[in-house]
Amino acid sequence: MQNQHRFKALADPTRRDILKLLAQRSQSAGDLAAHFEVSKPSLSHHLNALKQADLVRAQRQGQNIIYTINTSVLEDTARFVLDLMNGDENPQMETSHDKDHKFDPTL
Amino acid sequence: MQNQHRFKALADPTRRDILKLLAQRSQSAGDLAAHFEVSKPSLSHHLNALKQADLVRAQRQGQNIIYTINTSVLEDTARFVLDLMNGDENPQMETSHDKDHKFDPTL
DNA sequence: TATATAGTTAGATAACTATCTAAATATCTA
DNA sequence: TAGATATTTAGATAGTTATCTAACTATATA
Repeated sequence: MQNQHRFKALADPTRRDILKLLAQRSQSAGDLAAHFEVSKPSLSHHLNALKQADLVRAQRQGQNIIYTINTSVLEDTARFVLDLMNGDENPQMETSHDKDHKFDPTL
Repeated sequence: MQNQHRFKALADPTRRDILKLLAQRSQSAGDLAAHFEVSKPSLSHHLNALKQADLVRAQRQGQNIIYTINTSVLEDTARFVLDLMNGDENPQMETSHDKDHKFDPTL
């Protein structure tokens, strides 16, 4: 379930660019918006996708909402990709909670 | 452009399961199909997505088409995720070919 | 308290994706 | 070459996602 959100979040170029910016420094939605041509609601939608995937954390600071990258989830994601590659029987993140698809029980 | 395909390919649970199976051993579309409840055309569609992302390679062997996982692309993908995390200015895979979205030139 | 600023939520729409059945292509074997 | 098997392609449909404008909520400040 988490994988689902994480990879989907990463599967969008705008969201990857947001992560790049946040990796340089935590900043507000407005600061981020200045770098993109999409509307603020669209950006908010992207930030929400990243938040759902737990790839970023949000924290209000006065009028602003400051977004911060969550590196540990990115680490987990990279690890998961490597585990996939190594044919590990039970990659960490593909838990029994991930019931949103039908698959072979031996996986 | 490649990122686009790679993350989108990974953003589907069936496709991730296909990769897990192929990590254990290369096998035909039919062998893979036995593990899933979706129709063969659907599976073919998923295999094509993986192929486009260069995450798998296909090779006909008589009547069968044998699919093989491409571990180097998975390595690159994991590396890209880590580079994102480290705020590297120019992660390998986000090349100038990736023109499918509008973004800040400083990225 | 009224106004301005920052950001999100709602609702509509266009584009994309997963899925299916049916039909086509490729290969093998009798 | 005819029939069987493996897989893909075509075409239709349902569900999901990205985007926009308009409206709403929250905070700050005069």
